[in-house]
Amino acid sequence: MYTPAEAVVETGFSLDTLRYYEKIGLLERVDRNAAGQRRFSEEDIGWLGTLRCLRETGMPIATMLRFAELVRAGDHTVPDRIKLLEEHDRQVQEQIANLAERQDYIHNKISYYRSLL
Amino acid sequence: MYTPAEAVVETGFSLDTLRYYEKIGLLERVDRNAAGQRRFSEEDIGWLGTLRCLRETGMPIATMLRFAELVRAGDHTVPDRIKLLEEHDRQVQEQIANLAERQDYIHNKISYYRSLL
DNA sequence: GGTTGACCTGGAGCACGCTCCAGGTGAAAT
DNA sequence: ATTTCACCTGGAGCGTGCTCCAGGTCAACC
Repeated sequence: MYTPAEAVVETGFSLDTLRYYEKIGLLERVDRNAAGQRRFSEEDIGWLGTLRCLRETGMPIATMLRFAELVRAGDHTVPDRIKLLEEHDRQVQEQIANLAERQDYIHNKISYYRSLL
Repeated sequence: MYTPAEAVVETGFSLDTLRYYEKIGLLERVDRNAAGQRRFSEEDIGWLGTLRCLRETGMPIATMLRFAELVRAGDHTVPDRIKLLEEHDRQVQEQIANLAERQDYIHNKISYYRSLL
């Protein structure tokens, strides 16, 4: 079990963000201690790792929410989850290709500027 | 000379965005015809290409604005422009590396899901 | 047993980057 | 000539994803 402060360290999300994710349903209702304070389970932390990965690769919250619902709905949604992740994977691939292409342009620009010196 | 509609096609920016960029000073005052309508020069279109590249690689507007000011300030700012672009290039590199790393995670996740079928 | 500090909730506010709107002027097509 | 269309300006509004705040409850350490 992780206190909120520990969960922040483990996941890299701010406490506000963790609360926000719970509020909108990205994270299922987190356990509370007697005083009503959150205690994040190992599973919560793992799931947050997945969320982090999807988020950092540019998946919109709305799509993550669909994914979260699939996960909650049970094993019969595994094919849908695969489809969703494969589609996302394609978009990540595109992002990488796009960045690499633009980076070339930047390199050329830098070279050109260097040639002026 | 390009009409607004042509500039939209050439640059991929919406007309509203072109106006916005001019308003905030990313784009220097664009020429107008007698009726006050914009006529984008070849140079404008080229500069917008540069802006597009920077924007698509995640440079914030504020930084693009600094770059625009350096360009306007004249040739003596070339070293500063190089520094700015090199710093940005590092950030693009990081983005690519980060995406590639996360993509591995996604691939593993997909493989795992496939193993369940 | 008092102070400090972590945490709670509901809801407002914010930063960014556009995007849209009202009200109007010229220009282009029939 | 008239309808239609592209475009103008200034300013308001919006979607996304948090982030902050007020007002309060426990807990933990001296």
